[in-house]
Amino acid sequence: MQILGSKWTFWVMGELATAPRRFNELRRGLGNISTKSLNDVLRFLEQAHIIHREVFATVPVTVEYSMTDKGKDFLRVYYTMQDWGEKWKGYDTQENESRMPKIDR
Amino acid sequence: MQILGSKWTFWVMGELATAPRRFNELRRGLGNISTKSLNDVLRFLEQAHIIHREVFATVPVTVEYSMTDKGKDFLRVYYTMQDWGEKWKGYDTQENESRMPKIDR
DNA sequence: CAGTATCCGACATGATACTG
DNA sequence: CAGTATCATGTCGGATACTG
Repeated sequence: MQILGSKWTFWVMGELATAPRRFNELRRGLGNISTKSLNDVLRFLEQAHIIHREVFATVPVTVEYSMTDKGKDFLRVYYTMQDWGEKWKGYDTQENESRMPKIDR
Repeated sequence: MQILGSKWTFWVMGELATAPRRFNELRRGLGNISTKSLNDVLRFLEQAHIIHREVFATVPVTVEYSMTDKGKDFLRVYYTMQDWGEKWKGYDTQENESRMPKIDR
């Protein structure tokens, strides 16, 4: 719950699911996350050993984030959530609303 | 993400996973959730058609919360998360810490 | 490029009191 | 029993500016 408690973690995982990414790559991939928020998420995931941070001594310096084994295994959760979302997408519509059990309030 | 965004949703789902429960049953089962928070969660899950609310005209009135089909299917997510948690429990310990990849900061 | 440092406001959660 | 209504507070996240 701590992991999914923050707003961006899920999508960061999504970004890293397929390939390692660098800081600004992640930022671009995520739309409009602030550097602060991205940093917070990355630090958290790193300290939880879900992602791995590797620094390359280029100029300017390059940093790559990738999944650890624990992180890769977490993708089970990610994909299950994604699948559930797809499956029930569009279910809560006006038409379906009428077929829903009436709730007596 | 909205579903798991709130602090208690996950455990409310856990309570309802096995059987329907009444308001105060949930409260007791969850430890120390405030009536407000519990209410908020229940309203949200209901409006998302994940749980069903049923009122029984007893005295005093009784209200039962139960999983909808959508909610039951969400338990896939719940159990996957739970399984992941179990699997990696105790991994981030002092002993393992030393076997972790060194992170150059 | 990959961050750090502040500041600030919105919102989530908790505590408390009250009701049909 | 099953809530509703308020009020207080902490924190999360965004905006902005700056750095090696």
